[in-house]
Amino acid sequence: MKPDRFKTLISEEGLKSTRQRAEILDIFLNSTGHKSLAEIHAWVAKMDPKIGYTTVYRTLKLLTRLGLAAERKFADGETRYEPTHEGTHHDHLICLGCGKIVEFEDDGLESLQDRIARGHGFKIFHHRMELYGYCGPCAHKKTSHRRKG
Amino acid sequence: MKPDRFKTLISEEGLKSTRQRAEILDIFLNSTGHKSLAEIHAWVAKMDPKIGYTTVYRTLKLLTRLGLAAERKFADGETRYEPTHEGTHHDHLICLGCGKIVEFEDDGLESLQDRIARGHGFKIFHHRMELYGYCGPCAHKKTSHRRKG
DNA sequence: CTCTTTTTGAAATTGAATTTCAATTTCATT
DNA sequence: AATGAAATTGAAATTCAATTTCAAAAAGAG
Ligand SMILES: [Mn+2]
Ligand SMILES: [Mn+2]
Ligand SMILES: [Zn+2]
Ligand SMILES: [Zn+2]
Repeated sequence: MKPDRFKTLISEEGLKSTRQRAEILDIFLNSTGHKSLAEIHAWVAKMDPKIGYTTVYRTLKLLTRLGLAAERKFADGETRYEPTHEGTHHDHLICLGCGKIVEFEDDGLESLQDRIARGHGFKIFHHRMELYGYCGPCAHKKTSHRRKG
Repeated sequence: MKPDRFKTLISEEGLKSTRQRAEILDIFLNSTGHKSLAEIHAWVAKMDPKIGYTTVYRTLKLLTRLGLAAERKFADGETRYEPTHEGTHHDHLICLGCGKIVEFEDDGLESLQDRIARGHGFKIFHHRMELYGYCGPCAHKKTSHRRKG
């Protein structure tokens, strides 16, 4: 995201454009993955050690409100954030062995969810769907260990 | 569950059969819904005010390990427990208006999840799937309020 | 009953999430 | 550029569920 677009967005919200917000936004939007606040703060602090954890916390909340970040709570309980990509949506496959997270999109799944919800008279706004298991390599390791003993 | 069956189960685990465990089990298994520890403790304390929160906590963890309880973490963050029913599985529809939780089972959904996971080389052990939206009555209330202003 | 082990429950601890508040910064206005 | 109200920052404090600690009580094997 261009600095100007960010300033506009911030200003439209009646907020002020600060160095901290710009830095956090820049680092966060250019990152990938699902990071905890501690991880994001560590990254940000590398660039600018003066930026406090609290500011990172508040800025990520802000970005979530603006639709630029998505807050995720997987089974480990710690809140994680990932940058969003306009109008897209995905769910997650999570490896219980190595922690790898694979993203997937499945229109059939989405429409099936809608159908189920409608069947119960619900109108759905969002959902949470995570599949926990073992990725190829981890499943393989588990199997070979079992054979040996 | 019969008291004898419980004693057997407990004994097989090398654990001791206590009044507290029996009471908590009895109350919990005869309840329905998705209760927080505080709620379960409140119920248990009505029968026997001497039973401590910690014991309820530990007993619910135990029941979860034995497969008699399921631990759920919905969006509000607080851990909830529900009694399980042998070999069944269900997911949840949650109303953002009134908090109502509706359970559903959908074989098509389950097999679709497996198919998606296989497609990414994963072997799934469990999943989490919650649909958040508005139930019939709540959706209706929202609409009529909007019309009025 | 006796002894050893487990369990209990109150209190303490943990750790992430959130709030507080004084100092600092932004920015609209002069 | 200076002013000043309002927003922001960041360290510290607080919150609150989850978990651990530990001394006293209870279970149950022998
Ligand atoms: Mn993702
Ligand atoms: Mn349920
Ligand atoms: Zn793996
Ligand atoms: Zn409702």
